[in-house]
Amino acid sequence: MRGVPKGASGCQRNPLGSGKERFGRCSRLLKADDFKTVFSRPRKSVDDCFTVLACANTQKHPRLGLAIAKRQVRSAVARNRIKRVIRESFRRHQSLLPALDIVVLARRGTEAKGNAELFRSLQGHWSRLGRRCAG
RNA sequence: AGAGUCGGCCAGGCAGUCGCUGUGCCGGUUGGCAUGGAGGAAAGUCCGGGCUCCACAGGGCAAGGCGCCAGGUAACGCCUGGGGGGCGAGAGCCUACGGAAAGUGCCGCAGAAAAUAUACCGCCUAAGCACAUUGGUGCCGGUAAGGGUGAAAUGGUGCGGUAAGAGCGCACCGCGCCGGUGGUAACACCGGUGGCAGGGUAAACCCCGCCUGGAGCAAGACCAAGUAGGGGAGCAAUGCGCGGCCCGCGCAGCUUCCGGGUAGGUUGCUUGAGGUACACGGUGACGUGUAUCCCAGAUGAAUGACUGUCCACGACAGAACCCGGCUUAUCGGCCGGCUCUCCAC
Repeated sequence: MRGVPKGASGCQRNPLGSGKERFGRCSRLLKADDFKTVFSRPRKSVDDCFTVLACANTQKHPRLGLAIAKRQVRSAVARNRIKRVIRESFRRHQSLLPALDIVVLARRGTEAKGNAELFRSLQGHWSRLGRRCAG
């Protein structure tokens, strides 16, 4: 384990292999380069809660990255809440998604929304991206 | 019982399902099991330290902070106890609380005058001069008691004194000085004595005393792999750095010789001025001893989501090297000390 990056240990495996809804390190975007590629040629899905960017990756499974800016969401508690909701929703729905790298950005109004509303919004984003990127 | 005041504590609970992450054990791997997983402010970054690197040869000038006394502490601008002053009926609360006869500045409006004093309305006419000569009138003057202005007007009250007045004199209070007593001290009390010296402002400059190197975990250390970074010697001038400036010192530049570094990862990274219990010392902050416990350590960043249920219907708010404080935000609830008022006995 010495000298080997933490995230590289299990990333060859498919996180859906066990059939459970897991969300380990290899289901996340870890490097700045990963984010750059998504930002450079994204497919967008926007509503008044989130802006969701996605592009196809070389893995066998989707990966998630979060970009909740301090500018958009001032309170640290609110930022944590939004991130947790996004991860939870991704975890639940990742089996339905193709092999995409996804970046979720917060919008100015995100802080005011309740958890249920955020979950509803995210569900819409997942199905939209799934349909668009599959074909 | 009500009102108030001070101090301390808690920060939704329980159950189920699905997750994230640290550690330990098992396992060939996927993984499994066990166990730990935000706060009283984690916040603001306002002080003080530890830790790390740089500068550590010092000097001068600046700059900043602090400011009743004693203690506590690693240290502090913090805390505790005490003193002075102010507020409150009281418990209690507030206090930037050294120096204004070292110097400089400022003091709006009003007011005569805001500081080497001065005289608006007033008061007086004793002494001197002139006129009249019966009281008187004017000049030369005296005075600051009274009025008025102001936040503030050259001690306060009373008696004497006087032409009217004035620390001019006296008593008490205040102020300064001296001595004594108590107290570690700040200071308090008592006695004597002096004479009216002197406005306020030092979170205005300033003076006095004390304190202060610079940067910060993206500090710094280590590891693996390619493209020119490091060390030694010589050289004139320029730039940069050592918090600022002047010395002073160092580095960069050019020539020459010798050997190897930044993007990623590991570490620093949580055992500590540590918590809990008891005993002892101390008015207290706190200290000492013994026993016992290990109590977040992420790094695109964990500590959660959903459902059910109960109630008082859940505020402010999220660790990022670590501690000690301060300040600010906060739905509500609980406990205790003390004070005042009312009722009953």
